[in-house]
Amino acid sequence: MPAITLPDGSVRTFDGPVTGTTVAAAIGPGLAKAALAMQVDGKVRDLAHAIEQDATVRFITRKDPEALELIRHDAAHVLAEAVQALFPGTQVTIGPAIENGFYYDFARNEPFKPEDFPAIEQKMREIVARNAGFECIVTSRHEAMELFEKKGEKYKVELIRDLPRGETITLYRQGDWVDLCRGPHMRGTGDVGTAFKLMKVAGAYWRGDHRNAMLSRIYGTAWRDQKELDAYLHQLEEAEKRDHRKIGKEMNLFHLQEEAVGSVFWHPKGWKLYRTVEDYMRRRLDQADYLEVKTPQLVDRKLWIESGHWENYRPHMFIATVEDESEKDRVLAVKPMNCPCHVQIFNQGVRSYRELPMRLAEFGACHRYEPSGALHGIMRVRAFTQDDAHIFCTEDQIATETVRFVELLSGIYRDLGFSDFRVKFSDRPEKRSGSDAVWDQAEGALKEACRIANVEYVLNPGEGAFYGPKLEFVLRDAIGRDWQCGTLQVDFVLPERLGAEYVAEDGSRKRPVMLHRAILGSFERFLGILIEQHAGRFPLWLAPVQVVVATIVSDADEYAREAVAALQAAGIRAELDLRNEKINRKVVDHIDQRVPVLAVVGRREAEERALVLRRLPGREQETVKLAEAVARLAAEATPPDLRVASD
RNA sequence: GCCGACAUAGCUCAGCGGUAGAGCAACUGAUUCGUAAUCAGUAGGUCCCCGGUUCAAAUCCGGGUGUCGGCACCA
Repeated sequence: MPAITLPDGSVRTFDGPVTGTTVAAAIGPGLAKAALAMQVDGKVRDLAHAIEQDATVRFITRKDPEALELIRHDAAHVLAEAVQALFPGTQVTIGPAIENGFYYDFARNEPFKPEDFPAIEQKMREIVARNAGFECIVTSRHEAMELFEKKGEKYKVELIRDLPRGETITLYRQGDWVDLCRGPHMRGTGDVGTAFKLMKVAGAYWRGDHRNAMLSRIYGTAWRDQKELDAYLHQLEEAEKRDHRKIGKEMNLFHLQEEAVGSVFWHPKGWKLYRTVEDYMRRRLDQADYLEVKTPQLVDRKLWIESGHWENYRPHMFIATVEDESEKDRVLAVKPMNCPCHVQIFNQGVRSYRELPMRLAEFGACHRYEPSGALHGIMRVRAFTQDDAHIFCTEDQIATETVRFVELLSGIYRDLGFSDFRVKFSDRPEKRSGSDAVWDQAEGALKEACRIANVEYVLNPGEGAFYGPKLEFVLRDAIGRDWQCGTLQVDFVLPERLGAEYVAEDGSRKRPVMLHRAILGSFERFLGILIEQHAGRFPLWLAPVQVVVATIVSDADEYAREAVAALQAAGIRAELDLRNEKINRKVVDHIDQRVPVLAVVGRREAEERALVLRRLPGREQETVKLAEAVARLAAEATPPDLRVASD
């Protein structure tokens, strides 16, 4: 006699086990028609699922957030059926719903091509139109193995074999097509609707392991209706427009070329942007009691052997040698990190506990041989500069330093236009240095510090550095990809390996703890994200060109020169546009170049010693006396850390 | 690194066996104009590289390199 509690609090009782379909029908024909699935005591279930005991039930209709995931998961099944119908001999593997869509991985000798999409989509539409019901079949391990064995589906057989003993094995049937699946599903393939689209093909390793076979993955997107699909596709187009690679070219900020793969050629305007951020960071670090240092690019492998990098990362390091016979045994590595060098500075002389925490900072240029497939614009490169620092401190100081760091990082992110970021906590990886006891200590200290600093994180198991656990501060790019920028890593291992010590209060020698930390991460990556975040339209203080003074007639040239000089004298990055073009044209060009402020001068302004200011790409304009314009723009162009509080 | 796609003028792209094209940018000239592209003219190319097929290759085939999308990697 199950009693079903509905979201409005009402309770309905039934004589025996009931399916969601029956309950929905009992509530009303509207709901019976709209219900796609249900949530029983918080778990999403098929409508055909029998409820045997008292439960709280909520029906899921197309409007509910859960519907999207169901649509996408069902779409993956429809895709798989379509592919097997069109390409006999293709084996199915897995096909989950993901953010914005779904994918399905197939095993086939010949990978799929985008040209195959129209036919597959057509077949999918047929399957949706046929609207076969999803039927859940509970089966035994043995039967399931036999079924897929007979079909020649060796991946499915492997999946079943690896399912934990005692797990219920369910199959879902849609017409004649059957897949191993945990569910839940909607009523039938018709519920998928037609607002789906196949997006791209990609290779993907079976079970995500590069030692396994490469499968052919088809990605698709699916939505509740055409309008949502169109909106999503439009959003993708918009995102493409803010791609840093595109904007970098359009604004002439940087370029990349074959002769220096993975290294950025910064152009004057791009370098101005870089320098503006670097200067800002340097001031923030000074204020936060960091000591800036500079360490060598080329360091003997001896040091990397001691630090453990040689053992763990040698294939990723660039090696430099010279031809001179007397140097033939010397192998230098281009530094992939700064930490061992910073320890060398710490190790000079005898350190006292009074010097701790000692925060050594460096804008350190590092090189890493990244796999070719990993390279991405300026966000993933082989030559990059970290805003790196190592805090040498006592164990007791970890918490306070973490709090200080998180505060510094949040303030800087806010100034640069990021109020939103996510934090991941990565704990011990398989390949690591240091004993378990040391790792327990390091992870414990970092967790405790997070608690005190009030940092909410998601756990990222097994992803720590080889020398310690880390916090990762993650920002999202225009295309929706996440990038690690800031990081804080607790390290008990390197100080030990490199023999760092200080004299404690009681005169004994102790090991400091090392906190590796970066805020931007690498300038290259961060600037890439910064470009995308602002779509190239930077706040005035960051813009590489802040103001362009543009003339209407050549009679105003001389005054325009004077105006630019006055702006530049006030520290404003101003340029002059005296081209023999109409003002309309100049407006368009500077909008294209994402110049924040256009100052127009004609005869009138020259006479009145004024500027007509226009905020691009806006249309509003305002006439301001030259002296006042300079003062106002200079104030606005002041980096946030140098502004005097006006209120 | 793996799977797939792509590489033509400074940029965006067309051409896909038969003398390399367009728009924009550049340059020259005219025009001096009041806020979202003034007009006319000129110049500009080892069609990514190396091989092969062919009477003939930007185009077809093979091999490199790079870029892009994923996967794997990311100290």
